[in-house]
Amino acid sequence: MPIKKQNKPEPTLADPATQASWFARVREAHRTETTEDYVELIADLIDVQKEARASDLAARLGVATPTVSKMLIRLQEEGFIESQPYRSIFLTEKGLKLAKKCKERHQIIREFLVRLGVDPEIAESDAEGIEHHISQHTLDIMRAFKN
Amino acid sequence: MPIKKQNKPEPTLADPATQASWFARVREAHRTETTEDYVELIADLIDVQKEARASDLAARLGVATPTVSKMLIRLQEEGFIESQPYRSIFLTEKGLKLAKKCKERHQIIREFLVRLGVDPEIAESDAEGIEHHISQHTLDIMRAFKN
DNA sequence: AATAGAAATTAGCCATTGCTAAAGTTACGT
DNA sequence: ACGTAACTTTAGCAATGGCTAATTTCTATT
Repeated sequence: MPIKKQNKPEPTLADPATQASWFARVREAHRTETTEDYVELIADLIDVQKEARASDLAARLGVATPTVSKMLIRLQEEGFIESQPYRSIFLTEKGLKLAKKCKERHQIIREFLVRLGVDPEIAESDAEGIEHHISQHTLDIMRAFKN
Repeated sequence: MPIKKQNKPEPTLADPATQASWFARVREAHRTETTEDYVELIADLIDVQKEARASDLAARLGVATPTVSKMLIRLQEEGFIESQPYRSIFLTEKGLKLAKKCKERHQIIREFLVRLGVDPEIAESDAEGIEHHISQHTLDIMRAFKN
């Protein structure tokens, strides 16, 4: 029973398939965000500490080291990192490229929120959550936003 | 080999425990967002169609009906919904309260993005992803944002 | 150079949230 | 009222990303 228009302020629901596509996009983002978080963090650690080790990743991600070990295997299989067992971690070209993209996106969002008036610490925390769910279109608008 | 200071304009990393707390918050959001998505959608369906059925939820979430069945058991155990087997779904007081909160938050974000200049369809899609990751503080600022 | 401690990996577990196939239940049309 | 179609549930499986305990490897100190 599709209703064209209503006088009541009821929000007419979107088309089911359209709505499903939104949720599918969120689920897709969930599959990629672990990769992005790891790669971004590895890049930061290499920048600042010259080296990224599994224990640093574990401490900063708030997970146990075996969780990191397992994930690093996956990242290596997918070609984002290279590492020898028991040695520190390096980004491949592919990993570097992804890290760069993620860091830029992260920074755009954080700075946008701060310009909007959000407390910098909260902006940082919020950015961590939302960065994987922002479209390029919205990101472009955030980048250009002034005052 | 920890290095004390550098002259390069490297962004100094946050404290590991602080950073870990950001990621922990994101993981916590992931645990709650399924609940929120279901409850919000059930509320919308009841508003517009007078009734929320599992097959509608499945179509609109883009998942198979057994996935919905299983989740509804959890939501019932957690006191968000009530339903008899093979019948439609009702929200409890607790579920209604959560749905109200989520719908308001969703709307604030969507309308904020639109005021910012984001295309309404993209705003809707982005809002679906980020609504579970926005702090109350940022939400307050978005609500107050004009032009 | 030996060894103790730190770090990384392996093994094996659990919870969540997807799925398909099959079985059960409801409801509708003739 | 009965049979079929639509809907829901059950059963069982897979992938992801957590964990602890135990083992292996590296490293640094003496």
